[in-house]
Amino acid sequence: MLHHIHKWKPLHFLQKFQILAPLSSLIFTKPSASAAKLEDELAAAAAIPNPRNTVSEVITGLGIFGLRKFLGNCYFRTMVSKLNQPEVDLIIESLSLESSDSAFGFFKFLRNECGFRHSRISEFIVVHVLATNRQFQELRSVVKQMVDEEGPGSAPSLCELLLYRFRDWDSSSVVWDMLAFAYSRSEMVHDALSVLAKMKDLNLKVSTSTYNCLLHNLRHTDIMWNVYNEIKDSGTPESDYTTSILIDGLCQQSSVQDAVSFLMDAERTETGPSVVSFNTIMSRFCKLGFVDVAKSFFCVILKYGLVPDSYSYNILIHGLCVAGSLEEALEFTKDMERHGVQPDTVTYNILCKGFHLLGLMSGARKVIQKMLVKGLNPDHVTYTIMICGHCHVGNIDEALKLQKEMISRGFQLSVIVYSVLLSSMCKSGRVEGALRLLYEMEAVGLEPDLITYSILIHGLCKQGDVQRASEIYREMYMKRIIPNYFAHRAILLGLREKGDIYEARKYFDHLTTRAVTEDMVLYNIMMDGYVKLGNVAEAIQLYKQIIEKGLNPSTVTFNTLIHGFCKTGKLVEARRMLDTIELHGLLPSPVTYTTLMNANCEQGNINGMFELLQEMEAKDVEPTHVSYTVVIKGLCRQGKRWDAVHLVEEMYAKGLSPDQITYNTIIKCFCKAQDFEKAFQLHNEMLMHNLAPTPVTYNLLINGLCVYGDLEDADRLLVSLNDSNINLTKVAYTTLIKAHCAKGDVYRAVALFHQMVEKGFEISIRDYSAVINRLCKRCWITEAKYFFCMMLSDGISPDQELCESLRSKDVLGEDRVVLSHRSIKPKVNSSQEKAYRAES
DNA sequence: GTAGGGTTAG
Repeated sequence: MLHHIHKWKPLHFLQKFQILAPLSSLIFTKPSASAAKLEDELAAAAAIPNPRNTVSEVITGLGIFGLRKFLGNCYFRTMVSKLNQPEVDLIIESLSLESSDSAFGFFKFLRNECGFRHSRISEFIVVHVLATNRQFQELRSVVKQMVDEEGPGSAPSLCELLLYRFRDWDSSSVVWDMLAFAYSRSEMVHDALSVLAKMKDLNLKVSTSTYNCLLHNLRHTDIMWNVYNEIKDSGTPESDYTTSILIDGLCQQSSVQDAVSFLMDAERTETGPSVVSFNTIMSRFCKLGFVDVAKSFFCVILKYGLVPDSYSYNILIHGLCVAGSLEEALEFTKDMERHGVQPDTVTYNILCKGFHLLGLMSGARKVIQKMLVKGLNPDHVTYTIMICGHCHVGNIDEALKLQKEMISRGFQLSVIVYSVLLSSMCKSGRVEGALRLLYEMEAVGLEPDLITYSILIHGLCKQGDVQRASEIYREMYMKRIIPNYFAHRAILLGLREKGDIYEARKYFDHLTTRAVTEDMVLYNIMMDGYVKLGNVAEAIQLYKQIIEKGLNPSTVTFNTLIHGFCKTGKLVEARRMLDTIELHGLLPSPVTYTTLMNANCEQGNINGMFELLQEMEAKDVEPTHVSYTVVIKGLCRQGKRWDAVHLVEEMYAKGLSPDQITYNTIIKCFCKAQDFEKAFQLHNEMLMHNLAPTPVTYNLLINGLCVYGDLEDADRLLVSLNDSNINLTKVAYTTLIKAHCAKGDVYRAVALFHQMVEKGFEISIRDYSAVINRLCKRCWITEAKYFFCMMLSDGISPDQELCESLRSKDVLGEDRVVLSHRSIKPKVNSSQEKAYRAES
């Protein structure tokens, strides 16, 4: 009944429907009628039986904008929400004859504001209208959405629809071409090819850009050449991109040499090689790590009398940055400007990454400054680089700040950036924050993927929170994201970290006996668990199981066993294991040698340690910073502290970064040698290299001053550390307290003890007995008694050793009263303080 | 359709 509705004139059309007559008269005669009045009219209209047809007819007759103008979105939406797909198809078709704007406008309104799901017919109508009007951007977006929704394998049905419903429509060839392009763009190559086949049957022209896009997707395969032949046969003009894609394809399928000859084969084209083709070649060489070759091609561009464009410069700048030649990259950027090519956002992003790769985040910030001065704004790539850079150096708070800024500027973050943030939060133990980020990403409509979940599961497990890890595990399972070996490993690790070796073994047996996995890492985690508990026998049992099952152990498997043997002092067996590694066709790793070297060092066999170092170097196993730290420890044991210092310099020269343990080792040695000047200088060197000294560093310095230096200096150090809000552990206090007890300033000891308690450290019997034993040893009975009372009032009972110590000085004998008055907490009053001072 | 980002393990 509604066929050819579009031919009807609005007024005529409305008059046919009695019930809507008052409304139509309002619309046409009183444009300023009140909204309330219209609302009543509309309610009446909506109340009629089967109002849908009526409404659709009214809309069609009036034209969408006429009606929408009078009724406003709200009422309009009520009306159109009653429409079904065939009705909408009709309306859109009729509107398309009236004006393309109104058809597309109505289409968008329904889709975006009413959440209406259009039929493919409506979409194709709109697509044809847009094609006729040459609104290519909109055209592309509608076709893309359609193709993405339909998914792979949908081309035949869409082609059929086009063929039978839209055969004689204007712009049909543009629509077909766009369909092929969209399939190609969305990497549905087979669909794109099947559209092209139909187009060939219909004798429709394929555009160069569609061919190029397809070529690009097929550049890894032979089919690329079929498409290229088709381009030539059909007489479709080639563009610079066509050649450059072929060159890129040749690089991957064949060789760079073939690609170069193809490029240089200027006979092929009238214009000769293009800058675009040269850019492609340069990019390839850079990716292969041959920046120098890329540079020489840059010269060839100039030789040909061609002008390098921003791509040419950016490709080379990027190549240089990745190769670590930041300075040359910066120099080349200046060249770029000198030649009148302005560095763009991409250029600055590349430089940012160059700085970030060298760990120079301050440099990266300066690049952004410069970018802003030039009037260029950081884009989502800039933010991503900076966020990842900050995460990489462990500066998560800065990364989070940038993430907020990114959101506030309307940039969408990718799942990967969230994963980077999550991963670095987990690594620094901020799993709670990581979970918050997970909820946040879900709230902004990003779907966490397998990797995101695996990172979280690993983070939670590492903390021993297997419970919550399992919840996440279930959550991902519900979303049909199937956990892989990463999650299995993480959970096994979690159970082990929780200290529940039986539970871990149960899970391990469950995974390995079901034969779902032959993942050696699971064996390694399990074996390492046993070794850590000192149960080397069980680790060996598992190793036997590996061999019996015919599985292939990895170097880590052997390293774990070696570690076990070393730990139990069985260096001969450990050494034998090193040889077994090679029998299995594996190579020992730096960890293998470092473990053995460390064991030799611990046993005082420094020569053995050096022999291993030589063997390691002879076998081209590169020592790591840990290997060097072990050697430094060995040198320190021999008192060769200056050799140790030189070794640190050597590490820097080799590009190895000493860590806190390296410095702590060497600082300890200088303290022992009473060279505090050098010890503190090493501490400053740490700061210079952005290495935050650990509480151990400060404990070493304090202990050094206490034992080998000036106790007052140690006191002053503690005060200044506290003033600077530097994180200290209980050890810093107990060290000083013990020193004061031993050297007689019991008043200082008491004060420090109280300070330690105030800081909220949990005080153990060991801390009390350390103090009391020392006081007893020096016969400061009153003071020993004082601490003893404090301990009792703290609810701590003495152990046997402490009782003996007290009894030997007869402290217990006269103080049975105190034992029965545990709740009385002793207070130090000023007269007592004076007494302590007088005595000391 | 030639340039820039980027996540998980023992």
